[in-house]
Amino acid sequence: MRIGELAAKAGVSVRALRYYEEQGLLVAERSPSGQRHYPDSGVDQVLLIQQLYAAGLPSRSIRAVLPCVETGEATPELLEWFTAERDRIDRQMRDLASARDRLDSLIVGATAVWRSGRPCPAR
Amino acid sequence: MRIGELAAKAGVSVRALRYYEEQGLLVAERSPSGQRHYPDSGVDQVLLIQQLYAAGLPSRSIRAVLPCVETGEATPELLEWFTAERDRIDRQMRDLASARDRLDSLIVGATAVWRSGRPCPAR
DNA sequence: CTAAGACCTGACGTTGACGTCAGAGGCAAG
DNA sequence: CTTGCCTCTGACGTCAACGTCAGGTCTTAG
Repeated sequence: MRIGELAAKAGVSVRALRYYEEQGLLVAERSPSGQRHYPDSGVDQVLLIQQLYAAGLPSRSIRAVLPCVETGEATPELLEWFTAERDRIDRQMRDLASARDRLDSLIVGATAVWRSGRPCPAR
Repeated sequence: MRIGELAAKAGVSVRALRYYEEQGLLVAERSPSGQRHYPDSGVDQVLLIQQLYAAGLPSRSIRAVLPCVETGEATPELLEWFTAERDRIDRQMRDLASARDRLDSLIVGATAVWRSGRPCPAR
């Protein structure tokens, strides 16, 4: 399939796909005229890339992770790197959880105040 | 206390504090010569700001949240906003969790391969 | 008094993941 | 064969949270 179709199926922009290729995250066959062609598996690959981006991994880390996801292998240095990234994600999840709890208690508290008969909460 | 001391106590840069003020997140008294002076409670305020930034909230959202954290009140529109932000954080936590699990299984798998007698994993 | 820091404003630089635009070429339908 | 959409490369724009630098002021220890 061509780049537009892949973009639509994976829910990303055409620009993003070209950027992924530029970053070495996604390879594409080229037609004689230079147009990119992707296999069906490209959709899952892009979804994986998106998932890793969503986790806050920079392109360089994703570039390191991707081949290992395919082969299931890694060098000890890479393992150390991945472990560090995983720990970073763990910390970020804790940060998110505490911020979420703070927002949550704010919401619950304000809703309680609001339902207790106050005309309309202060601005 | 002055800005350098607050920066040290809160673990952020002086530049960051001036930026927070610029964004309306942090107020400071001014000495006649124009220097900023903060109360002791400034430390906790900065830590809270940092926590919200760490959760991915942009300055505008933080600016909306901060007064409500103090008063415990909020308008219905703000509540809707906060709920949306909380849901976004929830989604982000799920994204992080799935990416972490993927990294984790990669780590576990690669470590198993590595310990099963392979000379040194492929690069 | 003076020198060393700390502080001020204002402004430009940085980074990452794209958005957007320009100008040119490719491809299937009619 | 042309029309209209898709694609190409290359390059500049964006946005947020600061970093960094310049040039000047303030404060405080000696």
